[in-house]
Amino acid sequence: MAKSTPAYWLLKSEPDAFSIDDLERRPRQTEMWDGVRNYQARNLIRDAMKPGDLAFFYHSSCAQPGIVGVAQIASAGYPDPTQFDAAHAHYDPGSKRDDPRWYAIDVRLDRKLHRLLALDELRSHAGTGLKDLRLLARGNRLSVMPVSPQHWRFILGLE
DNA sequence: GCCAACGTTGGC
DNA sequence: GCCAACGTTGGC
Repeated sequence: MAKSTPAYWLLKSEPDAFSIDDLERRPRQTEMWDGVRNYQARNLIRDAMKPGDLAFFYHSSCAQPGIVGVAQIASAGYPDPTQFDAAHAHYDPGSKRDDPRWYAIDVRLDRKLHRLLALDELRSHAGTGLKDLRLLARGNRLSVMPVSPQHWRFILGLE
């Protein structure tokens, strides 16, 4: 088998709940990415993400939405333990241990960007270098989404 | 706080 | 299987 090339992703997080600085302060700068409760995003975590993949860390629902850092996918997908925890906000009584509905992955900080790549700035390239970037699609609400290698390079070039 | 977009739920 | 109601997301 040929070694597979890394894939690229974008992960949204509300900084009030979990920010890039929170990730930086974690032991080994690594954190479980849990609480995803959307089937499209679940499928990506469970079936497509792999260790060594890279992801933009995006701050959403905040004063300055945009990309703030790069993270590395640090595990394969595994059943999200919070779905089985009745005391947890993300508890899902419909999920069974022998057939888990939701998945998590581990994420490790690669680096913070030197500056915020604001949503506004990304959007200003929507007609050119960032055409068809999922993040910029109308009504986009996915919290985990793929980024093409071309878009990945273009965005890093903005920094 | 508002509201558009969109996923999920549940009655039929 | 349809679709209205409802809940959530996320920018503004």
